[in-house]
Amino acid sequence: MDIHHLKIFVSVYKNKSFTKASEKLHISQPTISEHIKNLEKSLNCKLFDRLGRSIMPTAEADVLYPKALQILDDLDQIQEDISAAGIGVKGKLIIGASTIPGAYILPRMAYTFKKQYPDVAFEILIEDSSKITNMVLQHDLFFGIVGAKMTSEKLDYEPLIEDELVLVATPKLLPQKTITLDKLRSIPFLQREIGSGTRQTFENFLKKNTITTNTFNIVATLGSISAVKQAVKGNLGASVISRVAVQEELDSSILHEIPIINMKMKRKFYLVLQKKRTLPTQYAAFCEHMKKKY
Amino acid sequence: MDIHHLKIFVSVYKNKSFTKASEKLHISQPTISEHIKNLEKSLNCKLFDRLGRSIMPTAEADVLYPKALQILDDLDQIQEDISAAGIGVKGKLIIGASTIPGAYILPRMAYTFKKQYPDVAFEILIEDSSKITNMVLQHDLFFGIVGAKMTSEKLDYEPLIEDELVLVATPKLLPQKTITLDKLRSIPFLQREIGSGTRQTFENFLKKNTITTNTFNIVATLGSISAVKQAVKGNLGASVISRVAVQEELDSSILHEIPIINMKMKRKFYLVLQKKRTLPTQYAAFCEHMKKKY
DNA sequence: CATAGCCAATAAGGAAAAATCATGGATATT
DNA sequence: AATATCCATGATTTTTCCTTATTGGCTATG
Repeated sequence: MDIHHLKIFVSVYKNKSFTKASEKLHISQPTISEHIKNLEKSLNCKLFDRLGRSIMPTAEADVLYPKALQILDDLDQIQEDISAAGIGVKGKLIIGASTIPGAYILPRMAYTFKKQYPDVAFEILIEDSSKITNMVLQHDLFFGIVGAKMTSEKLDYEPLIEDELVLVATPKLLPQKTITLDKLRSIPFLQREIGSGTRQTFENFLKKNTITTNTFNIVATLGSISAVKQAVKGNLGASVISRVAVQEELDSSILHEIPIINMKMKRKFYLVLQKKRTLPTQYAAFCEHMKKKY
Repeated sequence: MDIHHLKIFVSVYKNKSFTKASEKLHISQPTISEHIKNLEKSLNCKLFDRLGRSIMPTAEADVLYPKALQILDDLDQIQEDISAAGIGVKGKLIIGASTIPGAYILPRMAYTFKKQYPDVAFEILIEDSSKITNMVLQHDLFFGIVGAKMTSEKLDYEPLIEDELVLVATPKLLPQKTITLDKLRSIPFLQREIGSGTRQTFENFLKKNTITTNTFNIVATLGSISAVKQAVKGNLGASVISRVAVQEELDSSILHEIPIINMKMKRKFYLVLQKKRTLPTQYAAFCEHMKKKY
């Protein structure tokens, strides 16, 4: 049994005539005969009594008719639903991000995006860059926002945000306007745990100057950005933190930024997604939103 | 869009592979490719991201999948419903009949039939034979039970019941065991109105003996069988009535039958139906029931 | 990093199905 | 009766569907 058969049956039933049905459907009358015959065979019943000049639907046809109509309607509905599926920007957005973007960048972007498209719901998953990237590779995420690039032919990386690691401290602890890398080593210093992206980035910058944190005056190793911030505010020491993470404190002068002479620790956050993967509408829209904003 | 396309889509979606789907469906892989391509074109969207070695359904495919399953289920359901439609003997039976069969024969048959098939409901329509026959011709009825044949190529007549017009009276009015047609004319006689089947049949029999009711001793003309019966019981006169209509009175000896010498007024009632019309199950079953009983 | 293996896309040819045209039988209409 | 209408049938053409063979992209393995 086929859609075509049902369409023809419905038309014959409506028009009570093979010929009229054939005209409405723009096919020849023998075709109608053939199809009805096949439909009758496949359903193993007679659908119309051929009375010579006229036809009469049988009891089976009366049963079939409403059901056939229903199926045809459902099919049309599918076409519409599929077309409509792409139109509205709505639904859930599950986004992976590493610590900094997940805590300080994505929430702002999500907020402005949701103002424009209220029918979206965000779910932000914070993991380290490599986990996020693997989830994208395994199709567990449509995209992620990460600070480290992995080399993979499957992935597309698009630079999203410029970030910078900055040395911060209370004005009390470090009243000076600038500092040299050398002098910094004598200052009480707070660092993140091993494996933290921020720490890794910082150590990479130090390596370029053939220095390690081993020569620093480490007063504490802390497990989160906010722990470090609290400690810095509490005057325990200075630290190197993403500017976006301390923007508020810098603006309100609770902390201040002390440029390290001859050292710029810029880094980028990237949007990572699979090259060949088609993004659902809301994801594509959010991508555009992010690229436009930054 | 076609059922076949949906079946293929569902299989690809389930197996997450064109090749596996092709094996399950016993068709070649390029055919799958082709059909999915066509489905994508007709729905104007991408359904699967081809990622090289694997494929991923897109958001549109996720929308389509449950709907496609639903439609396929519905189609199977149709097949079953149609097959099942013919099985049970149930539903409404609208049957046309002329006066005598409608009042004295059909009710008994309907009663015994309903004992066998409790899920049927009868609707008995009493009209004169020509009206019933026309309704059958116009497909307003599947069949009727009539006393008069019309010549039409479209119709099938099947003899159902032998009936006989009999002269009845109270023993008080007509104590004799037999009577001649000649003597009958002096007896007070009750007749039906013009147009009644019984009267017409009786007059046809008289015509064969070149007699009309004009020469009878008519004491009243009455509009229904029961009116005539009441009048005969009230001793107003004798009358000629279908035996089935007075069987009770004959059995209980309230009235008795006086054979008219050299006159047998047998007549038949016929089942009338359209030659080419397919009967719904309950009608076909009732037909068989009637033929078996008589 | 190169090769073998897997998967889908493409091309070309053949088989099956569907549509058409022409025709014939049946049935109303006049 | 003659005509027009309607469905069925048969022969023919067109379209669709399916297969084999091949290509090209990706991946896992040595």
